[in-house]
Amino acid sequence: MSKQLTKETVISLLRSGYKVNDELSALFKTHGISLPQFNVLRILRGRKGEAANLSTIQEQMIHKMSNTTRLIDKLIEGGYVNRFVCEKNRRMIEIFITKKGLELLNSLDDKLETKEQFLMNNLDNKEKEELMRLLSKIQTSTISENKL
Amino acid sequence: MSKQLTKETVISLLRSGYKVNDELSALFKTHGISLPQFNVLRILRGRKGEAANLSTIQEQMIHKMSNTTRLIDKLIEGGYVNRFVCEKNRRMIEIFITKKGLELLNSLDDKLETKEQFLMNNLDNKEKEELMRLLSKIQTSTISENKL
DNA sequence: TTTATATATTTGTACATACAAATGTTGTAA
DNA sequence: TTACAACATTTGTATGTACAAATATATAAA
Repeated sequence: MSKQLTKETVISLLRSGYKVNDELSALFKTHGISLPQFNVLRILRGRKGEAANLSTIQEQMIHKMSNTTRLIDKLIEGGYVNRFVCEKNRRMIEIFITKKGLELLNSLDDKLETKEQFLMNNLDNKEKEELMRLLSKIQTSTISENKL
Repeated sequence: MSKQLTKETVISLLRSGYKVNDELSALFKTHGISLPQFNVLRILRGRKGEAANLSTIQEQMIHKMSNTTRLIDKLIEGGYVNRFVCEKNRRMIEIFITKKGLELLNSLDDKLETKEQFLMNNLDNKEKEELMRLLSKIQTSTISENKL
């Protein structure tokens, strides 16, 4: 039986996830944004000037959340993004990253990289690849709610 | 250079952590408690009748949080734990799990195990051990705040 | 065209969490 | 003994997040 091993692995996954989350959050916080906000900004930067709407952003987020509207509100308050009604389909909105938003990301890139390097400091490249392979097996585990 | 590999591994860790967190949270929610609350209950069960105080509990939590008092308040509301002032040192409190709390844990044990099995479904035992070994390398990565 | 249904986002509300200041208690030095 | 620092927990407050209901627009059917 490997019940205990399974339990321990699950807890390890939680611990590692929290650690990474907390470390990155602490970094972003020093710049006045949260990890999910950073995630959205980076999604927008990746679109290279093309508009993104809410649902598109939600799909691409690392951790999908149930109130992206308010997250975007905060980014607008900070002047990091703009929001317009989409004229082709007025139900949707078009979201763009601003110059200020891009500058924030630029100023974070190096610091983020440093954090990432420290977090992964004890793993060589082969181990990182192996870790990713194993984690991908977690991601693809399908759990139907009605199994409980 | 392995910057990209490092970045991708960090994101994988986040995704897996969130997935495990969300799956377990969904289970506990069906029983009216949160993951951190469950964590505290299990810590208390592990003490087998011995009292635990706040700071001890905090140290043992998978994800330390900055307001354990209110978390305990909720558990008291639900009747899952009791709280007394410690007579030896009246600054401290003594927290015990109740019969109802133990019953809740018992009713969750099987369901939790099922969730865990599903989450780890795609990994054999050797892979679980390897995953734990790699994750332990993340846990031990030390990041000094002033490095940023 | 009117009505109904589907889609995209926003808003109301309740709850969770972070953080710092406040409270109450103990230990210690004068 | 008094005053002060250290300690453990609680409380105030601001912010974050979840969830469902509401709003607004578009699409499709009658």
